[in-house]
Amino acid sequence: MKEKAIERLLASGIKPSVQRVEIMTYLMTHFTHPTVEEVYKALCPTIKTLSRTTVYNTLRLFSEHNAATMITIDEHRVCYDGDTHPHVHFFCKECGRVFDFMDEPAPVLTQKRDIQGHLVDEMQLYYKGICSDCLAKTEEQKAG
Amino acid sequence: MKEKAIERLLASGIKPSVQRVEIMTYLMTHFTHPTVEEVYKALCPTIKTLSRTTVYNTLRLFSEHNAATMITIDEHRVCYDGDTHPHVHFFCKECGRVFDFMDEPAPVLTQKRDIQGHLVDEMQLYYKGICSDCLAKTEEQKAG
DNA sequence: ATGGGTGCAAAGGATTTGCAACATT
DNA sequence: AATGTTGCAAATCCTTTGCACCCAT
Repeated sequence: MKEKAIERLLASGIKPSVQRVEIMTYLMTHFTHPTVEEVYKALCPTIKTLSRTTVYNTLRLFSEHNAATMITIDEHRVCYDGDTHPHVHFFCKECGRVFDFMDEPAPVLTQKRDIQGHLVDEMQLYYKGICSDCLAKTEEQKAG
Repeated sequence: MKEKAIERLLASGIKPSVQRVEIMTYLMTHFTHPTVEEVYKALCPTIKTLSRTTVYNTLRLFSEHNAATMITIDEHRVCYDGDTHPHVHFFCKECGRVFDFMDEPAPVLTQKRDIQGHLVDEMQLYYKGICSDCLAKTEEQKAG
């Protein structure tokens, strides 16, 4: 897996340091849309000297180089997605989790577009609502 | 204008206090996607006792009642849109401004949808890139 | 008088900054 | 040696919370 992570970094024009490879590997094996904090906590055991600053810098670097997608769907926290294929993100307003909707039609941008003189290089479609788990909990409360 | 703001609040099931009417009026006359801070600063002269807390509470209340749209396109700050008709938002990564793209196809949700057991009640399409002004500035720098 | 609305001050969190230490070429 | 990378601590900024006051019903 690390080889693939290194490949992807190089393909995106990013120098593969130890920290960057670990963080990219994490993103490529966890499709949970982790926050900075989650990545940090998960990799601390692996890289004992890891700092939050590095995770912040690295994830930002990835998104700037389109090696990962920065998701701002949650008003409280930014999270990241290692799957750069276009797909819809669903945000649960109750529990704050982010889900992928792979079957929903997602906007695709094959190349940068000029719209009214503005240069568009990224498109994101967000759905929001209540996830099935939280719906079930609400039902339980009514029943109980 | 205030009459229309009051109408809209009542239609959304919100009690029209002095502060709420002023904030809604501001949203209905300024299509700049203001942040909490911008609304606060703009209305301080009008309502001398206005507090940031009230602006936070009020804008949140509006978005919960679909009287305004909360936009999380900018990683740094939440902003609000008084125009609740579906339209695409464009975010300039350089200057942070948010523009409306009225002619782009936007997702429309006429009623809540069930997707894989999740309840979807809101859809937002975000475009990101560099706005025309910032593009021009970059050109200037190259030329100069 | 009662309930909701407002506003202050303080707390809480997420993110950034400055700078020194470090690794790698 | 030179350049870019990392990490700590502090600073900053946005947002929420708790509580008291106030207004309107």
